[in-house]
Amino acid sequence: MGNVTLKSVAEAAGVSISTVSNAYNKPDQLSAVVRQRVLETAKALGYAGPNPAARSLRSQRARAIGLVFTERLSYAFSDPYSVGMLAGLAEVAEQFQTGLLLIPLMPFDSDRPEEVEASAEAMRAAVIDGVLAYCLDIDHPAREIAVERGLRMVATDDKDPRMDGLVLIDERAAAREVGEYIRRLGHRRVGIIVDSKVDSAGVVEVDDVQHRSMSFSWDRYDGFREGLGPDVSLHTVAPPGHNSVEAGRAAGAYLLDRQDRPTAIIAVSDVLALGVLDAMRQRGLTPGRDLSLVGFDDVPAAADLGLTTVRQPIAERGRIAGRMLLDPEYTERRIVLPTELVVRSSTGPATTSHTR
Amino acid sequence: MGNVTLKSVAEAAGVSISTVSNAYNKPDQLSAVVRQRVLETAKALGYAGPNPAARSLRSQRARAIGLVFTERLSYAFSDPYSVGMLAGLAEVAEQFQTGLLLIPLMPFDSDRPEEVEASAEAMRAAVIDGVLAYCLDIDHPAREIAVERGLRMVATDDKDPRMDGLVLIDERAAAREVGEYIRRLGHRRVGIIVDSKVDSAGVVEVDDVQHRSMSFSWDRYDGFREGLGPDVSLHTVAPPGHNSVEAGRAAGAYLLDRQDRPTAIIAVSDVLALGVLDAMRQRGLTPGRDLSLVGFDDVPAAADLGLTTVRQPIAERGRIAGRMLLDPEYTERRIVLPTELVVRSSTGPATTSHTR
DNA sequence: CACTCCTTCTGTATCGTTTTACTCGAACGA
DNA sequence: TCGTTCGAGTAAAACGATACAGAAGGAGTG
Repeated sequence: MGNVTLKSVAEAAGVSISTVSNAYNKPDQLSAVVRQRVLETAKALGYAGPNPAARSLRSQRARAIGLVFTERLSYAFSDPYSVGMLAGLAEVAEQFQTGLLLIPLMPFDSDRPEEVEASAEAMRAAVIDGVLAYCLDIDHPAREIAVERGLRMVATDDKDPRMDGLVLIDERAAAREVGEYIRRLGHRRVGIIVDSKVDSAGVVEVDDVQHRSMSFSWDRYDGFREGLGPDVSLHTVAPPGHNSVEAGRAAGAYLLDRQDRPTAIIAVSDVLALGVLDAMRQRGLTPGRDLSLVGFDDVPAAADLGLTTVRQPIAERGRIAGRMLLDPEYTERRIVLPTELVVRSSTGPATTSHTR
Repeated sequence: MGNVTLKSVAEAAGVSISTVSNAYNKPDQLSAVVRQRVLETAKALGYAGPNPAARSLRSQRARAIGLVFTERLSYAFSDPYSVGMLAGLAEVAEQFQTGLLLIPLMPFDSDRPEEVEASAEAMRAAVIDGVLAYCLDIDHPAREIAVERGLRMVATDDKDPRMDGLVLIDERAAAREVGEYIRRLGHRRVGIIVDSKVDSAGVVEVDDVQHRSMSFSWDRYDGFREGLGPDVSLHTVAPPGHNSVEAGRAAGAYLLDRQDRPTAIIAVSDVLALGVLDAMRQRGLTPGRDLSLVGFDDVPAAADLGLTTVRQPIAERGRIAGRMLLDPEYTERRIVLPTELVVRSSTGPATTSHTR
């Protein structure tokens, strides 16, 4: 059944193989009447169009790009930031008639290196023209494989010089603005919640050195500190597990239940901040009055819940990444997108009641 | 650079092409020492492993399955139900070293048929062995194309006989249980929120006929009615837009603000119910006391927020679908998974205060 | 010693396209 | 009338692998 090929159609229609091929790919290369006949014969034979694998082989184009991430799929897609960026990417992919191949990999920091290697093989087997390394550990073997394969590679979350394209924001400057804002509000005891990717039993306190080695949001963290200035007492924690509301809730609970509760909390992502918001609600604390809270990203839920945050063009990040991968006319190789501090009701001035 | 092939490696290593191929695919067909030598030569030449497209062409296997859905990507992935099922599928796909290709299509009910056709072409171009039609309109041309291509096709949301596999739940029985439960609690004025997929300006009231033609959750709706019995006054509404918290909020607001507010609301999905929960919170209504609310699916957030709902094995649905597509030893072609009514705090007895 | 059986490796056909260069007649301009 | 150009179609060579049958050589067996 499935073995109807260009050849069978050609024979049935009484034309050459090339002509049938052209009927599909280059309609202007043959007369309308012949094309019509070819297409009808094809339909009659149940020909489903040129075999994609053969086409890829011959034309050296896969018409698909890979989407690699070292997260469980369920985590990756519960994150509204990821989903937003993906949506932007998908938009461009559709324009270019290009598929999106999910390539979930094991995270590098696993204690089973051979399994990581094995998972990286997915990068070898994928029929793709390029990859968006949307959340890929810097040392992951899959990177090396992509390079070996000569795949075009674009990243939105790191600065690996091997990348053929980078879509960034000025993390540091954006974070600095947050720090300055919180400082200006008078807060002098501030909690920071970072995304550690460490699988510990509970919330861990991190000092600079630890943090530098384990977190990928280092720039952001640095920016916060810079903006807050030297005389603010800082308390940085990392929740167990991944970037999620749940993790944010845990970290929030931890900070809120300390005896020297901070007067402001900054989270490296909105998703984490959403969790803190939850923890506050459980404790009857009003955001902006009892405690100031800032997130990062401006995901849709942030607006709904009045979360002060840094807006970044999430979908646009995906769109540009897609263009870098697919549009030959798009030659820019490093884009830094603008951000904007969006002040909502979750932040407010530090009051005297704070200094109990 | 990229044109290192099996042949070049074979020449460099002084063996035949077949041997190099075997070194990658059938390690037991050649001696360890030769294999070692071949692999080293390959690495030295920068050979990235067998070209996936060529391999697919020759072996007639793509090592990838398609994931088709007629939703915007961002909608599809904001839905925790989808994400859960996808996670299950991804698990199996990983076991079988198989990629997951996203194939977003335009919904069929669009008023631009030629664009729908064009989007369906993605189904032709995809290098895949099979598809999971996870949310695909029954009349969509992409179905026809999949059949033409002879692709193995599995569905989790419809009963199309053309499918090679179906993973279902007994929608009707599960919904009936919900209806009976609500009835038993004494509720006699009930609102139902269905997912209409219709793009109207606001919430629309639907009668049976309309609903039957536009919604895909017909079985579920029928079950609710059946369980509720004939003497319950029903009020069915469909929010604009897709299955989302936002839509649920709108529908909830609509029902809550009627003068004859129902004493119980049933939503065809948890996501919609979550929106209703929000609408209730805004109005200071306590779930389970002021109004009873039931969802469907038992997504993670349902447990957090105490939502009474129908539990179905979401990830398992994906896993089984994956096995149907990939595991030749799995011969079952139609699976009906069990469901369970999970009673939480969002439901309670109808009180006299309800009959104002 | 002749026979079969393994193990290990090789040669060749084939998968289904796209691409490149080429043929062939008709139309065209001078 | 004679090139020349043009449109429409064709032939054959890739593209880079895998499958399958078979060959060479040594080991086991009666």
